[in-house]
Amino acid sequence: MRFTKLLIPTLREVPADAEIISHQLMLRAGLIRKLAAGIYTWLPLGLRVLRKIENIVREEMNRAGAQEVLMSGVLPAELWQESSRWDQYGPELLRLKDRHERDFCLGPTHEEVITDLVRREIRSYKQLPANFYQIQMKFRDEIRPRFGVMRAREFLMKDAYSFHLTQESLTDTYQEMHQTYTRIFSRLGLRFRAVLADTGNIGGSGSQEFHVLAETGEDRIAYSDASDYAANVEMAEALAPARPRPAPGIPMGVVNTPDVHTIEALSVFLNVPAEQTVKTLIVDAAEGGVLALVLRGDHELNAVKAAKLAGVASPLRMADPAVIRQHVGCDVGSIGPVGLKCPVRVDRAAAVLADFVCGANEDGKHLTGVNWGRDCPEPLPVDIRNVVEGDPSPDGKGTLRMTRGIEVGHIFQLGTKYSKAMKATCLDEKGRAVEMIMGCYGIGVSRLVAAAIEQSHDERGIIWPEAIAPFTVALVPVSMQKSERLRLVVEELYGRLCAGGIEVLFDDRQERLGVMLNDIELLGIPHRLVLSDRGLDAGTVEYQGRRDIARQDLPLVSIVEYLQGRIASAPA
RNA sequence: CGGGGCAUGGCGCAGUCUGGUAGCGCACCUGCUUUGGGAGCAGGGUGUCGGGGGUUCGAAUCCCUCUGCCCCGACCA
Repeated sequence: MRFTKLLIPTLREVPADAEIISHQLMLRAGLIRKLAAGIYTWLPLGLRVLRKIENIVREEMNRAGAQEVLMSGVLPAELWQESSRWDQYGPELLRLKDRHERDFCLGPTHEEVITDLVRREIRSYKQLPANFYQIQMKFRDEIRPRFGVMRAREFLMKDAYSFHLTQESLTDTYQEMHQTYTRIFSRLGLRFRAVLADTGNIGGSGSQEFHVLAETGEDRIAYSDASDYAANVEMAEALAPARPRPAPGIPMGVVNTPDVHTIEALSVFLNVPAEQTVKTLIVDAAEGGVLALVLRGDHELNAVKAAKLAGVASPLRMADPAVIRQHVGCDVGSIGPVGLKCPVRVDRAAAVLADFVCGANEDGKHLTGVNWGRDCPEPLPVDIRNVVEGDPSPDGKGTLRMTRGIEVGHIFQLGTKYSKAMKATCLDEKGRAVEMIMGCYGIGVSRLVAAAIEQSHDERGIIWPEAIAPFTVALVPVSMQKSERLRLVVEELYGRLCAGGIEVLFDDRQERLGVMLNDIELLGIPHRLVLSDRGLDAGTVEYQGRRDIARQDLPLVSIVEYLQGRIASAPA
């Protein structure tokens, strides 16, 4: 297409309210414009990217045997009341009334609608398994939309829902979706990882998130350097240390530690490594009172794990300082496991320490040479800390590394939560009505655009993976308006490229070269051809890939074939 | 929802404290020159200073109020 026929409003300056790089670049490259908080208009170039992603998703879902449907964005309240989510979902569900004062909501997800469809239309086990998907705009009234389309209120999502007679069938489809997602993200040209996810309160046996790896990602991911184990840091199990606890070596002693309230200060003050200290956190117990959690000094409490411990209030709440003083007799910063009257839970790593340092439960004092069993009760080791880089991988293979990711996909074994609530049954071989077992599978299509940019850009702009670039080749003539000869050649080449099935953006603007080159780089077009009178004299055209450092002059006559070869051989 | 901040031309901002009739850069339009990395000169247009109310001879500026937006915390594709 011709540049002058498209609205591509590039910006030189960074818009003031764009915080992260993908948001800035999407605005600067003219992909999107904001309409309201968390709501965006997709301009021609941005829409081309969105459509490319959508098509790859569609192809792979179809290949996996899923059927495409399209459900309404406006949903009647009755269905949501049936699943109890009308009351459970909270303000994120945007509710509205029609002219008859009937309640509706904007669909943030479509379990209810698809379950309603299936219970009406599917009668027999012979129609199962079935997997329905749609690519459609969702609306979630996020508390705080930010980062452009990364966390928008309205966003494009591929959501799929599968129905099964048996758990085995669900497992099969779940695994097929896992493979399908792997194919999709590979084809999109992204570096990604499937990670174990918290199934949350929805329950269900299996759930994995797909994350695009990027330093700017919001989620911390731990992965093994020797296997494909990966998990959210919140989810990753910290294994018990393999080495046994050493025998006590020194007697317990009291030291004065005025104004020492942190592990860091303690470590410096007593000149002991943080790994040889222990910190004690007092949290609210489930049924009144408090409970102590003990961690190695250099470790961080994992609130998700801790909240799951029996006796601990969920969600986790740190005890009020006044309550701590009442139970322990000192301030936060001087607490220790020796002589505590409340129940104590000890992290696995803290439980194998000997001769450690901890608070004395008296302001301004700490204990040294403390040992479990001798100075305080033998601990019951639990896993309540975040894993750290270098921990052994929970699957027993390799050690953990850390990275950051952007969640772009989620696959989930739902079970019968919705089919039970909404009485979605079908008849089995014996003519009995059974609740169908469900799975659901989401991909954040619009978020993928931002994620791809977060993962792939430089100081000049976006660097699109070829599969989702709005155009594959940019055609840039130097002062075409001055040279009729050049204009004719460029027009002819433009025709040849299009005829060769290449998506080409022809920069026919009457701009200086520098302006055109800067824009093309900002837009992130993978391949660029510059044509000039000078090159014409030599029969060459200048080629440069978006990631290339150097330009090269190539014969004009064979340039289309050259590009076709180059595009075909590019990593998918 | 709590805490902080912003709202002045298409974009980025100054002007607000100390009231006197709106300005800079970029962009845009016209002409000439220029043309291998965001050109130069000349000319031009662009604003209900977020809305409403008040104080005042006079309000972008002071006061009240409403709205929108951004940033920091708990959720999610």
